[in-house]
Amino acid sequence: MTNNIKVLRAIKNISQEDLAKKIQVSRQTINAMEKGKYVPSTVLALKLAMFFETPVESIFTLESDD
Amino acid sequence: MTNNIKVLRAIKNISQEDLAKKIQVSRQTINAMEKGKYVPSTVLALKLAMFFETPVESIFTLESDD
DNA sequence: TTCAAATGTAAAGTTTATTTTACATATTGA
DNA sequence: TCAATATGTAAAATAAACTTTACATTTGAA
Repeated sequence: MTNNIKVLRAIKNISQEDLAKKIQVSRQTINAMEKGKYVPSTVLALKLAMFFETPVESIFTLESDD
Repeated sequence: MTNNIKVLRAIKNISQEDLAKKIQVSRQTINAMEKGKYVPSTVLALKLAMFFETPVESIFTLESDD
């Protein structure tokens, strides 16, 4: 699975740290997520979708190996 | 977070076991998810959304304590 | 250039998702 | 009723998410 959190963050001009605070996770969680180091929970995905005002499907994309 | 997988499953008339096979998880994962026993991964949410041909947001709903 | 803010990363620890096995109960059709 | 299928659940084990701390590197503005 891939995501475009980094781009969405750039559009909203918000740092990893501030985003982390907004959705109540650690900064490292945001960083690791952007780097594709792990698959976030659905709660996290929904919170990001709410924050960025966009569907979950426009943030996260399944890949063939998922 | 809540979900309406049970309803969607009823509409499509598919058993927990068959759904589990379709999205490649164990039947217990489907059962526990329906029962709200844990929060699935985003990969799982996206697979369910694809299978049920509906947005992730229409399957899962954040609650105040999320 | 210099300082501060932002980002990348890593290791250790905790919590939680998911699997496997197993069994009990419920439901439904013949 | 009987048998098959579906569902609920539980315990133990494993994998993975997420946190905390800590430090190094990058970037951008003054």
